[in-house]
Amino acid sequence: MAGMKRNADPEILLLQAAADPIRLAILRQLALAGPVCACDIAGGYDVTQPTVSHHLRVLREAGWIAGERRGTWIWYSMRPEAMARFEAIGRAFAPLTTSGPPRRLRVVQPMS
Amino acid sequence: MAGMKRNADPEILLLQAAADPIRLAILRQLALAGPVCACDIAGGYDVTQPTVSHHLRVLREAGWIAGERRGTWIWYSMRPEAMARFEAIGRAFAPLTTSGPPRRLRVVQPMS
DNA sequence: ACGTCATATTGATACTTGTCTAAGTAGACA
DNA sequence: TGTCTACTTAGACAAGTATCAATATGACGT
Repeated sequence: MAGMKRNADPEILLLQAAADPIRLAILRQLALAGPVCACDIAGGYDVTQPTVSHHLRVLREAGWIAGERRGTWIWYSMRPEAMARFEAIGRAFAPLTTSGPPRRLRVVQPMS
Repeated sequence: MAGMKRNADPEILLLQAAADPIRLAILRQLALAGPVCACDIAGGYDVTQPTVSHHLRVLREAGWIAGERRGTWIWYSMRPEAMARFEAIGRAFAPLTTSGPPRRLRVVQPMS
């Protein structure tokens, strides 16, 4: 029973998919540039094409992106629902500090 | 050179720390209940106490939480900067559609 | 049908991570 | 000095994952 990741939870899937340097960069590229051809994604990183393809699959299965085949190549784009889900997680972290009436925080210093 | 995670990036560290079921639950527990004794965290999950201690260390090193020793036991609390950094990542995903300070959204609905 | 281009899948390998048990550290109190 | 209690650290193991080279698939043009 070691090394279990049991990521059936869609939220964990979403966070884990974003928690990789290349995948986070791909997400930002898509957020900035709208639908992007997979060839333009694969060319921009220091890994081979199959590796980028693997990362795109992880992002797709997590719900982050969608791919639409157009002729020979495939256009990937971000799914707004995923962004909304991500932001909902962040909002839930700070139920007291986010948008709303001014509320007092208690700040604690880090250990060592 | 396979399996490299090279998480020198603080943002990746932050996301990776949150991308685990137990750690996400701990973060939510801290967000809801304010400073919590480590013993009250360890009791709530189906893993051994050293495992929870390991997760707390990951969260601490990612900047998510801070622990303050008080006598025999240690009180953990969320660090607001971490929540802000997390939300900044989400906001960057959707530079036009996100919430935040009073900002008129580009909405598809007709105005009333 | 054939060749080429764009992308996905397979199989292998090395690194990473979540978990445990067992042992170590540190404070409180007698 | 002890002995509690609350946590951390060390070492080991299994499952996960990021990567590559090689191969497959799928669409277009000839």
